[in-house]
Amino acid sequence: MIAKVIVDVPSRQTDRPFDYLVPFEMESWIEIGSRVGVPFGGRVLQGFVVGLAAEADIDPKRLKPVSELLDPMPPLLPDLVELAKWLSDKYCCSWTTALQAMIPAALKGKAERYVELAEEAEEGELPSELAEWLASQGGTAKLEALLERFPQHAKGVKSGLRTGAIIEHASIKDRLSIKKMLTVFLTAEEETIRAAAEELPARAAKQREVLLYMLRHGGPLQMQALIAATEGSASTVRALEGKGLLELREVEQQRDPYAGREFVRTKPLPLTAGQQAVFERIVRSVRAGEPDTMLLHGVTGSGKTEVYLQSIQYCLGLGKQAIVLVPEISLTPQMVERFKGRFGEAVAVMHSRLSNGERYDEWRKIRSRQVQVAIGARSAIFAPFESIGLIIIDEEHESSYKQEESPKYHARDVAVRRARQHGAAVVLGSATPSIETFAAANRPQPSGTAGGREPALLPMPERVGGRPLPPVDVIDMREELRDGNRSMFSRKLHELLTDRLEKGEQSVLLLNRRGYSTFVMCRSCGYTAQCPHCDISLTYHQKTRVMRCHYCGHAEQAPTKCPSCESEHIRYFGTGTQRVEEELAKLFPGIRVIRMDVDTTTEKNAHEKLLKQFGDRKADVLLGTQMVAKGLDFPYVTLVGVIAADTSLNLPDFRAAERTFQLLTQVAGRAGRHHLPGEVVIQTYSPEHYAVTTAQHHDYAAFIAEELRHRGAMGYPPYCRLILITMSHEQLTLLSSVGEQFASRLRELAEEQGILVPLNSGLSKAFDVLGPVASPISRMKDRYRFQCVIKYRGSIDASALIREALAPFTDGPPLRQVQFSVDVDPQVIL
DNA sequence: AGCACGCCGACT
DNA sequence: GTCGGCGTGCTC
Repeated sequence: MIAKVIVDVPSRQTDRPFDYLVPFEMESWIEIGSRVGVPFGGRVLQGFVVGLAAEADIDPKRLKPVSELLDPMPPLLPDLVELAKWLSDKYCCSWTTALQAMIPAALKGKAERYVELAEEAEEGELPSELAEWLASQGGTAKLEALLERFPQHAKGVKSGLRTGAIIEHASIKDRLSIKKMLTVFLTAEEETIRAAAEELPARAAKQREVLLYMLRHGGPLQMQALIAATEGSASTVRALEGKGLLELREVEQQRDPYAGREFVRTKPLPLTAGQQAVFERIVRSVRAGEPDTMLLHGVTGSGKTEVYLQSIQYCLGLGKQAIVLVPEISLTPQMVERFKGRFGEAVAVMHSRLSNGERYDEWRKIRSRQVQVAIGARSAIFAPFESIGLIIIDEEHESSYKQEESPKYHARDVAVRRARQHGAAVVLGSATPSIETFAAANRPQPSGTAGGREPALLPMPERVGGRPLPPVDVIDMREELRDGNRSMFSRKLHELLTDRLEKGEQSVLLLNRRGYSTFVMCRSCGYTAQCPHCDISLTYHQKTRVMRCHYCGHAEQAPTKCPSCESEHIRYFGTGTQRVEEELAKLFPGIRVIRMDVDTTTEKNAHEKLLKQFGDRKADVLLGTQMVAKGLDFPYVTLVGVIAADTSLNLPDFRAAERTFQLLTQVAGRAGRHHLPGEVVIQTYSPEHYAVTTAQHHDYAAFIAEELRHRGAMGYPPYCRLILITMSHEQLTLLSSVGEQFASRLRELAEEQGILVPLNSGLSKAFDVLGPVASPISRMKDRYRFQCVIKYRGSIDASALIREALAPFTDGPPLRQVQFSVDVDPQVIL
């Protein structure tokens, strides 16, 4: 039997299956999706089996055998192997990069190389100290350790390996630890133990207590727990072990990040008429078992989550599994609680705050069929379920569904593709759907195709309980300034905050973080501290007084006088939220503020703790960045204030207006969700901007109409699709010439296919190459950066075209090679 | 990606 | 004469 293996070398030249002989004893274990160790170019590498065949494609004499099978159960299923191929094609990455993205980091194995002195090695063939050391290590040692100990003998070792005086063994080792716990077992039947307990001498009261406790408990118990419960000590237990009454063993544990947490079990709530209609539509689709995509457009507070929960319940009833994607930022304890509360032990939760080990354990629960529901951020779309019935993507418009590293996939698009494999339903939920999704849902369905490929639109325009959306006040901050108010709080917001403080109600304040970055500037000459390796300002960290570069990590002490003009008028701008917090304290003495931003949420579970405090009404104000806008649901929040709506509006990005509208609408939805009515204040310098006015009136349709006009006029999605290609090199001149060559080759290829047509031509197919031009961040890590933007429309396999155009540039000499990075459907192009 | 092999400059 | 620089090519 032959295994086709993708080896873990992410380069164009090795991005194809290699054939290996499957040793007889592995034949019944190896499957498509198995992880193996294989010899490749003189070393052992990790690889994935992507195919099995009776015969090899090459001369059988050249075949090498698979050297080891790494897991008892293949970590990937055939559908995921196929999905990985699709990912690599669509997003222009290597197959192995796509495969690696699907498994927990703990399974990214690396070869460990061991060396051993050959028996037939002749005296003096190796330096004697080397041979002696090896012998002292028991004849075998890690190659790494050997070279570290004797760097001067590197060459001798190499020649020893060649002549056979030293033999090498290599094996893939995972970066994982399966946690083990010392566990106590009873060695005999209850009566025997009870009798033994009675016979213990009177002085051994503690030992008797331990035995009786074990009997009462009725099963194996962790050492720690036993000691804690009986207030005994390890020696008590050890003594009983010595008497043969107890046995101690290391037992594999699955770390449960939610261990010890009680989740109140909930029952399905009665649905409103609107919820019911949507629920029935989803259920119909799940039952049909045909791929189907739906856009659930529900205003904030319309009860989308309850619809998700009941749809999942139905899906589980059919014996199928469900995946729920949630943006990282709103994978809040509240959300987890609702799922754990409804489905209990059937849920695996995967978010970035888990350790590698914890994530691996959650993943194993899925793989071993212990759970039927996976809830998690982006990468949970790869949950290794075997029969998926329903995939839910909550807050569908969130940009965190796009991965910024290779493979630069969008979880929404992967979900649709995976649903096709499983005959599953996809529900995209949002109060503010992305313009692409909304446009697709409103496109006329092609006739003849049952249901069509475009998402069906399911509206939920009413809030649960008929509660109105909160009134939104837009405050023109220019007017405030004209009237002499130089504070960052308008008079209105000040007044309402005072009112809430008096009533003991709570407020949420949002600071649009972008544009409020923390930097160092000289007020005399305008100097700002720049990174010496990147074309970007350094950010200032108040705690350590260090300036750091976000992109390359370069750090330096903040200067006390201007390095350029020697003036002492150098100013440090702290984080926006810190400044707001200070001003709040000044204006409202005694106010209790919880600040939530990157600084206060780095600690594990900090997020959770802060929200719990706020939920327990230990604070009057929750102040934060983006992360306070999403998914929070606190009954006493009756005021939401946006400090400055426009910081994200003025960014030179084609999605700036959409982002702003979404943020304003989402945060406004945090107010008045329960019995107390809410109120929203938006402060802005551009009150007439359509993103602000439409958000003010909760008018999604009006926003979309206006935004579509702009997108059409400027030639942006949804009227075309984009691909961003970034090129980088140390030498500017080389980069610029290679950039031009690449762009012309791409144009030539498009020309050959007859699709090199500008967007505004009105033809159904168009393909336009813009650039190359300098990237917005024109230098990073000492490399200059250029970019091309591809705009295209119609049924064009643009990825294939780009891969073909790229080939001559990535196959060249490794040195002085320009690096290319392809981003299909980029979120930001600036 | 790495690790071979192979062809030209500064040393014993 | 050799050691070692790194360009080129291949890995089942």
